Amino acid sequence: MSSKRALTDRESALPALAEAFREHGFEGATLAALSKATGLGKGSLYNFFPGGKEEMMEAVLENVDGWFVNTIFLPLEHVVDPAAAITAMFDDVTAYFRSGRRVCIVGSLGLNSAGEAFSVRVKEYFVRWISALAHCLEVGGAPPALALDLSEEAVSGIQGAIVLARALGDDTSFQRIVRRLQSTLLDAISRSG
Amino acid sequence: MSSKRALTDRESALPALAEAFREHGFEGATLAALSKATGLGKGSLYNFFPGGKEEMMEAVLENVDGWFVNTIFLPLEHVVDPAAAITAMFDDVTAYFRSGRRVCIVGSLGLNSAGEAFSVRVKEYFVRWISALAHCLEVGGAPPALALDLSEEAVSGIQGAIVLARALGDDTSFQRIVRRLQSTLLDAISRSG
DNA sequence: AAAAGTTTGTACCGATAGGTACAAGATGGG
DNA sequence: CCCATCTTGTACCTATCGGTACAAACTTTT
Repeated sequence: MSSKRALTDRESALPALAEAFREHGFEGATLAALSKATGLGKGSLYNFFPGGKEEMMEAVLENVDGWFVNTIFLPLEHVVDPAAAITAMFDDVTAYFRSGRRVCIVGSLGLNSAGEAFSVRVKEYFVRWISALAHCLEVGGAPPALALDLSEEAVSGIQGAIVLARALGDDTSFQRIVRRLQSTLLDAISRSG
Repeated sequence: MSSKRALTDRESALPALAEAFREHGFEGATLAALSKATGLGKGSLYNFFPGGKEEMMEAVLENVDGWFVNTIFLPLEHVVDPAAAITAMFDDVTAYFRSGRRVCIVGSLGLNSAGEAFSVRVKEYFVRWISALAHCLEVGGAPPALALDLSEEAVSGIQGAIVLARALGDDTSFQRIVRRLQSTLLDAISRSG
């Protein structure tokens, strides 16, 4: 009953939608831009996303969140080797954000009033990231209070590095900042573990 | 010939314009919103800013830049007491960004394509902030390479703290992060000076 | 290959976007 | 007090916005 397969389906349009939202922001991403980015006509977009732009963004956020849960959060939450997990996290994040050339769609949504409709999801994304990382540091032997502080600093620092790298048009600043954040975290666990 | 004084002039409309641009972003700030924020009709706005939204944003950026130059950059560049200057910088910045509730209009412009028209100004803002802070750290005795790295980290960290505080709807995270950045910088100069 | 269902382009909708025109009102110099 | 200048609200313009309607084209099932 449900196994209809089309040339394109909803899921496979999400990466292109995400890229368009990242590049133009929620308000700035016009239906024309979304149509061009996905290669789908308006009719198709509204067929897959009857709720319009808002449903598209919701789906994109769910998709992005899924990626982070699987690639970043779960490994931190079920960590066995904290140092390796932290290194992997920074590697994955650096690749994902293309060394800061690629905007964090979740972070940028929180900045202006257009993103208020998604504020719960935005908040939960950061809360989970920070607490997953803090858990990992605790497993590595860091005291809970320090672990939480350092996690907050690292997640926040990554967002800042994206802002700065975009502003300067320079990947290397992202890489320097992220490398230092990584060292700080590794220091905290090697000092206690 | 020039000393005509009106009920309102261009300059005094800038804070309200800035606030509207911060809240809605460049694309999201409609003329209706800008008109409401300033209390000026469309006619007045286009009288003061014939170039439309773009000229308004340009004027806002110049205004913001002026504030940062006077309050933040110049004191760092002509520093005599590095520790005091750094403390003052963090105090002023925390007040200016309202502990992260207020978005950095320069940083947010760099994030989406709407801000490309202002990319030179955005870049120069961050370059000057970082180099002014690095100079201050060097005066405090920090080695040049370290001074530059730490400055980059601090400026980037402030931007990240804004993103995180907005996303979490929580000022305290901003304050914790900024306090730690401040300690890091003060450590670097007390260790060498 | 006909039927049933999906996907898609096109045309269209009202609303609103940014911007212009301009006459009426306010202001200050002489 | 009057005139030149500046300021302002209103009306209006075109383009485009997000969204809808729907018939044509395409898949898939049978």
